Amino acid sequence: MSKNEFICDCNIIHQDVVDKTLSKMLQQDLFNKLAEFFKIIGDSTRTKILFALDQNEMCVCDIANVLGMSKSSISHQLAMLRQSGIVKYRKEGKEVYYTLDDEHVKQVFEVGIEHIEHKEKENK
Amino acid sequence: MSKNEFICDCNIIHQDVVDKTLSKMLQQDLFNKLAEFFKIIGDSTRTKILFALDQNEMCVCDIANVLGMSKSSISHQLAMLRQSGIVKYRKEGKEVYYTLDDEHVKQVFEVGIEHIEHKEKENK
DNA sequence: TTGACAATTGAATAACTATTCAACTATAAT
DNA sequence: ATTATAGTTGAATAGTTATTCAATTGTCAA
Repeated sequence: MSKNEFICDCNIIHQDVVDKTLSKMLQQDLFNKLAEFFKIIGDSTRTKILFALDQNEMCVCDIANVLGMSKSSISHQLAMLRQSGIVKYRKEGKEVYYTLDDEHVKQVFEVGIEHIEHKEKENK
Repeated sequence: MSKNEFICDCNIIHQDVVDKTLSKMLQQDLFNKLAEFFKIIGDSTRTKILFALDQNEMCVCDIANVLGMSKSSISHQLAMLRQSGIVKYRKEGKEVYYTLDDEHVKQVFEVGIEHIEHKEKENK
């Protein structure tokens, strides 16, 4: 019984490549956080909210109107974005104003848009 | 009955901000594709696969061994990455070798890691 | 203090998705 | 030909998640 049967259901074909790659892999925890971050932006409602907030500080009703969605739905998503530290807010009377709290989101968007435009050119 | 009742369940509070933001919003379709792209990388299994492929060209068994997962599971995820044009492959005998097919993934990862490291510093 | 409205919240539902399992194809070696 | 292995695939399952609905909180104005 080889060592690998404990780990996965197939043999290592290139031991050197596997070892070399394993030595370069990051910590499990970092992959989880990285994936978590992308999952947050990986939803079109949240993508739109973030894009909108990149243009202007806005209250929940304004965002709901821009996206054509319910306040509740937007509020749930904003809670998610708050928790992951991507947006921040300030209260002013009855209203709550949201802004981007992360300079990286913009950069990530830019690369993402480049990717899409590049793929669209390829398919012509 | 205001125009907005058709669209969402609340009033526009700042008409100017809403109009200005609406005029800058991208096409629905682009938001969908953008979110789709991030959703693909927004899974720790796929993140690991992509990170591994960024180090070396690898066959399915090797990837399965590096991640400690089943061939089938990896193969399903690779199919997804293939479909979205993020990886490409070549056949050689019984084996199928995968490589990254997108120079943007690396860039996106880098910004993502920066984001996480930045957030971790904040929480100290 | 009462009514109106902004926003949040929890529960429920419906849709989606990652992994497993079993069956299958294709290639190579005996 | 037969056997073994690499890889793919479809169906099933279990877990997750976005939106809706209803109820609630907090603030302002009358």
